[in-house]
Amino acid sequence: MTTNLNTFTGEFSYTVDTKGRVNIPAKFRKALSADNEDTFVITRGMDPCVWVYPIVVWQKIENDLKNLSSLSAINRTFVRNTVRYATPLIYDGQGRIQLTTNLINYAGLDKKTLIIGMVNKIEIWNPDRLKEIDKKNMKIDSTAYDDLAEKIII
Amino acid sequence: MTTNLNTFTGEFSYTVDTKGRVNIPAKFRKALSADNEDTFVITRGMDPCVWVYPIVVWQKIENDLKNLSSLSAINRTFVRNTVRYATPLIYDGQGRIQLTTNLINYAGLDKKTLIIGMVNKIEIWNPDRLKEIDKKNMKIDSTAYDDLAEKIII
DNA sequence: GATTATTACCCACAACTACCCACAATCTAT
DNA sequence: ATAGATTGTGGGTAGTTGTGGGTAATAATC
Repeated sequence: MTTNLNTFTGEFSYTVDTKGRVNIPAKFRKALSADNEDTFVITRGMDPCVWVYPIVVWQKIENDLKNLSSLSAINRTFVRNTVRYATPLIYDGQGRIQLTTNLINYAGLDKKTLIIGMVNKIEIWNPDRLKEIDKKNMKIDSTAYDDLAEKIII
Repeated sequence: MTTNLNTFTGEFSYTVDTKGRVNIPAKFRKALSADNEDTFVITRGMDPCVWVYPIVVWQKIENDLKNLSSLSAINRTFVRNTVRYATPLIYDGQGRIQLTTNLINYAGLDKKTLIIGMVNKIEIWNPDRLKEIDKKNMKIDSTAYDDLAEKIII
């Protein structure tokens, strides 16, 4: 085994077809551990993109949510917002997942998409949006970025 | 054993063929420790060249990235930009790796390339670009260069 | 209940990739 | 110096992958 299971890297250009389907890159499908049974969970990203988790990774998040007390209003809000856009999906025979219209609108997807491995999850972007966000964040916080680079890049 | 494992030094001229493949110098392949299972990770360098890591070295970077919280926007940007151009590759029966078009364009590779050992990673350069960059950097920072030399060269 | 819209599964095909073999140039060892 | 192995470079082919569309089953709407 060469690549780590449930670890995703690299960037791929794909298209959302008229039915709202996108291909999951073959490399990412191969990186899925068997216990996922070909299933991902798609949900809103913290940036305006779609986040795609292997279901076993998502289940860990769900578990943590279960342990939050429902007595606190902010806990309830957090659980609600985390879960409400999440949908588990099995990819079809051609390796595609069917996106929900809700998430397509949220991420502003339209034909051309960028699919990016984010180590333990996957992001689906409208390429134009990504460019904007990227520029904006770098402008705000470029020294923090450099600090991270210094710490992590070998 | 003469060479240190996962330690690369020296410079070699190779060609990128029409399919985008380059040879990894035999010396570098022999320097790969067995736990890499003949696998490198290629990604964008901080200079306009391709960086090639032994996969076990790269996995250390991935691990650090996993531990960054996704709550901070700059963390997400950093993870994305670090990982999006990274691809793990096993070299083929002739000792070559298949470069991605993205990285070929980024490094401006075209036929003749210079492959340079950088101790814990490998760089693949367009020879002309390297010459430019080198000249530019030396002009800017030649005293800093001398300071380093004084500290490190025995 | 009839009609329409949506989803799930199937097939088709062009483009690309991985794997194989070939060969010339270089190195190694006797 | 010569034979044999290794190394760098090129190309062919079979299989995979991304993309589109068709049809039947299911759900939604009136």
